[in-house]
Amino acid sequence: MNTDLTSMNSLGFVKAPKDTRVVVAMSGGVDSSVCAAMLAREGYDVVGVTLQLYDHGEAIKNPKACCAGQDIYDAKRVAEMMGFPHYVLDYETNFKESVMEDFADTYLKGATPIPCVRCNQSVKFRDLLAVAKDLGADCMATGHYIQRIETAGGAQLHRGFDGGKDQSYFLFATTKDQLDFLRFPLGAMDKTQTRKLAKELGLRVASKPDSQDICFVPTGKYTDVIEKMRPGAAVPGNIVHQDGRVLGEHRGIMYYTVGQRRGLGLPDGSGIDPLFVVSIDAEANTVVVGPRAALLRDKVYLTDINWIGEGVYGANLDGMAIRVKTRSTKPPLPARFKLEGNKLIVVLDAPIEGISPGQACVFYEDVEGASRVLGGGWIESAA
RNA sequence: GGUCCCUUCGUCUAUCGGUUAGGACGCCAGGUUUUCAACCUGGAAAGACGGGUUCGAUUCCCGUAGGGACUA
Repeated sequence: MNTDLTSMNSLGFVKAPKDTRVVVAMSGGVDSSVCAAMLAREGYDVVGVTLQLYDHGEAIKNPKACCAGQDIYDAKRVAEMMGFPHYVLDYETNFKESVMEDFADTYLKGATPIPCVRCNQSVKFRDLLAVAKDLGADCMATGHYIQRIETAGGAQLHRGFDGGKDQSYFLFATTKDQLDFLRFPLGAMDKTQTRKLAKELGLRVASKPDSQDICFVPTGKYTDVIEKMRPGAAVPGNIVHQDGRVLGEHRGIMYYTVGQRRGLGLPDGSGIDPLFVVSIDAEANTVVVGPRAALLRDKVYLTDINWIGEGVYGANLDGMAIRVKTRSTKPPLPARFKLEGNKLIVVLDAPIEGISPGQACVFYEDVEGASRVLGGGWIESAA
């Protein structure tokens, strides 16, 4: 790579866009479509790739899903219109093994998975990225709202400019090598700009709804998918109050997540206060509930911590101030790293509710706005 | 056996002659969200039964049923 910034193109290469091949991961949604179209308009050698991830039968009618049926067609249209090649890769088996199996197993362990992160980590940033390299691409672009900032010390990952659409939470597991090869052209835009641009470019997907919900769940109930993958896995058990009282029966621990309020179906009188899932004991097949206050935790135990970009980390993490997100939709909160034995844990300045095993704890730099993503880990437990 | 008290949405209850019978928990729907949750908004949902009194009864009186307290 060259350090002559003045001659770099918008993707950071010192050559003309037409000589820069970029593979764009296209889901069929507005974001990735705009991403591909704008790069094509800039003159890049764009290659669109759409992954077919799961059942493409009529079962998928959800307009908010992605990566199947109509979406593949939508992506292809964008490619045709903008005049760049587009390929559809059958990744169903791959997706099932890398994402869906983990999804089911995690729930059966009493934790709450994040399939989107698993998908990014494996299918998109490992496998598709390898394909992009095979295609001779200089980089791979996605429509994520996240910013990659090149510095003297290497690439850094920063939250999306549009705080409301920021997707950094789902990308905490991105490795350094992956980040080197990735580009996020929408990271500096906000959603309204994207939609406006989609209109300008004449894309039919301009007003397509944002994707949400789990893409491979056609019925709206993720438990249907798990029950299909793991027949007989939904074993009813007791709902126990943390004070020991057995309050009722649950439908199988896969139906619950720590911090959950609805769906317990416990009319049980006396309480004016709602009950929440405080913990899930897979061994005992028990869901433990308690009042809201029982959800407060400030110590987060993690596994598989991933660091992004060059680290100041290493020796002096103990006591280092950071900000963390334990849910994608919550703002980063002040916390500190702490060494407990030789295990690195996160201690929040103030306890919060509903830290759930299986979810991610993402680290951000401790500055106003908490822009830079330092990394993150999977939540193992909270105390 | 006697005396006294209680009975309202699925649940816990508010309203002590005139109310769209209110709230909470639960449930449902919508919003939000590339996870699951949380959260926000809205919705359905009740006066044990039968007689009275009254212009009017959930509210007062009587009886029936069910529950509770005390008492030979």
